[in-house]
Amino acid sequence: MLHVAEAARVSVATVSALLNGTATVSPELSQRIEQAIRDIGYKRNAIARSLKMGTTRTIGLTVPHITNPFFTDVVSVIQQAFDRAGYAVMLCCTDEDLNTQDEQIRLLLDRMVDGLIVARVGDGGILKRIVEDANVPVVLLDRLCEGVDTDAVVLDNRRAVFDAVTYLIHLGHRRIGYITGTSDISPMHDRMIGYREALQAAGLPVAEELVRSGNFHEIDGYNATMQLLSLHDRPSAIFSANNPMVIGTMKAIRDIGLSCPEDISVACFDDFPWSDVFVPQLTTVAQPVQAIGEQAANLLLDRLAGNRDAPPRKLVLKGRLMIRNSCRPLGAVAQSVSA
Amino acid sequence: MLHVAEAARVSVATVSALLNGTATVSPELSQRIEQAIRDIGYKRNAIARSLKMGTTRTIGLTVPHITNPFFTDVVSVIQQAFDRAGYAVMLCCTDEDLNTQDEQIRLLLDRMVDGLIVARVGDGGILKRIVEDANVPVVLLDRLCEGVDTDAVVLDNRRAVFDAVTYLIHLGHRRIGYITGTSDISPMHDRMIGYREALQAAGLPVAEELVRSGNFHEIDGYNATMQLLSLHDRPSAIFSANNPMVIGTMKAIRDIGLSCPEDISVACFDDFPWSDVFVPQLTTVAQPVQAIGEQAANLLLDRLAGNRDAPPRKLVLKGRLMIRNSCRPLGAVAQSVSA
DNA sequence: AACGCTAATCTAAACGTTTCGAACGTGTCA
DNA sequence: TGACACGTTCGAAACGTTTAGATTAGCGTT
Repeated sequence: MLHVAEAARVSVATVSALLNGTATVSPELSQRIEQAIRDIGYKRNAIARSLKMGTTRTIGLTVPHITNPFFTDVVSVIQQAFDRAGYAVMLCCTDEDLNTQDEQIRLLLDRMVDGLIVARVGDGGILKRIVEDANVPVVLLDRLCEGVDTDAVVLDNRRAVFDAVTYLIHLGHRRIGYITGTSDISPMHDRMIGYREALQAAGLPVAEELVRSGNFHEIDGYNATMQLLSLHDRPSAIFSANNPMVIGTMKAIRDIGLSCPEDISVACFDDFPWSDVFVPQLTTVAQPVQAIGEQAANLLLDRLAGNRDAPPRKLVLKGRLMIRNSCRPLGAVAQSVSA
Repeated sequence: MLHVAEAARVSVATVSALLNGTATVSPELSQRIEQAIRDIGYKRNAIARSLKMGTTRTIGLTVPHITNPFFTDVVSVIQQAFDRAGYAVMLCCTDEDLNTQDEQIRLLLDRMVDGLIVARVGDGGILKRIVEDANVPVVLLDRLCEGVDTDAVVLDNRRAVFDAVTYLIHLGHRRIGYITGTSDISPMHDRMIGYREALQAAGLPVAEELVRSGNFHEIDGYNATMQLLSLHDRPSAIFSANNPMVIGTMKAIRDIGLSCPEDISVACFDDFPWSDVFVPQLTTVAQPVQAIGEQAANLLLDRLAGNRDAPPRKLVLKGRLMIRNSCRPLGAVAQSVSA
């Protein structure tokens, strides 16, 4: 900017004024300055600007795993939304590890991000203090956090699973296996409640041996399913509360020599592009990823626009059961081997 | 830092020296300073640091679509690698649009990223100048760029498709449909060459009506497949050079009332977590995503570590044909309806 | 006792912006 | 004619660091 100012024979203040439109500058000087900018190929240094202004027009986004298709989609939507608003987004993957998350949040804060969108992991960790300090606005994504009172957008997980399990019950299933991730995060907790409530509402017992939990990975789903299928009175249906884990479920079913839906019905959380392409077409609970991403972005953008004092807003969106053909009716005569 | 210095009754220079270990500071002062840091809850401002140092420990990463599973995986690997090295990564999605890409690169450069990893789009656009200016190191990912001479890691696309198509030919297929993305990016171009060469090597004609191109999206794959399947002499196999488009291919096959692999064989580029879970298990060309991501990260980290003058390095990795059961042998008696 | 050496600390100038208030010229009004 | 307001431009301080070079203190030598 100094060079531009010299070349245009004006002060840096004038260049700045022109660039930001913060003061009127005469057509004459404007032209000289613009010419100089072109000649020199000047680009304003956003770092210096950030230092002075105290704002970076950058936000931080952390998710557990970007390869989880739910997060892939949501990240994509959020990225687009902030891109439109002229913000950059720094992406971090916490790998479901609290220490990693804390470190990454610190890293983001060091870099003075203007805001944070967090699909948190473990208990809140450092998050709690950050929200309390209220220096940078935080919106919680997908997962609420006890003791962290801030904007959030989540799914009505309890209801979504309640509906899905009720659907299985209506098909005639009585023993429904349930595979969950570690229950220390709110969605897993709420989904489990939905499962229990659906069984109870139908007057069915909640058999603890039908509930297995794992650590969100394919292999965990595989192991959990193996256990369920080797039960002496094995379930006729399995609901997987987590998308990556259902891959393991399907592989276990195949490896054990069974097939879906003939021998066992399967449904899971989170829709994905392939879910209706192959056989069986998987029945899933689809989250409104577009809406979730946009709402999260909007909540944060609103805070960034200056609306700091409004009380925390919590948005609860509804899932949608995508009924396909991985669950078959039970009880009547066995269905034909249609596949 | 000023407050810390005051509280510890030392100068800011000493605080800085301690924090960076750039000079020895006595145990006495060290302790006072550390105490003050704890008391105040001081965090070093990375922006100010960046301004002074001219480095942000942040890199920019642009990909066309993060929802394309290939890019999802690669982004994930790259993110992890830079995280380990203490770098933050700013992620941008260019949506296969050159203007968007140029804008985002400008945005990243404004923010003084230390380096750039780009899965480029269109012709190089602004990229060319940036590489020539050589202020910030650039590594090309997945896609080379004419006239942009810089580090790159790509797949041997020609060979990968050559192998895949040759496999189809060995199965007895003679009319093999080919669906490609727009051919202005190197992988699409090279893959097409691989297709043609495989046909030629087998003494088969290259029938132009069997080649369809689209814009990388599911719907384009759907339309292309519809066209191929309505040919009077329709292909017995289809190879899709792009992953998202093969979803459209499978849906088109289903919608038209055919089934895979009984009526038509399908193979495609890029493996994904679901490819061997359902029926049919899709035969794919798997890219070594882990290696691609790591190599790209390493190339850039090496430049960032100061190795600026080495000539551009171009890494070419090999794909791997994952043979499953979406392609059936032809010519002999029709296979049983096994699915 | 004076000197030089070393180690520890400090002063002050950058880095590239923004912005406040002052300065300047010009035209208007009493 | 002088005072004043207005529109433009500028000087300089500030943002929070790093760092070169100056300063100081301590200590062994001669």
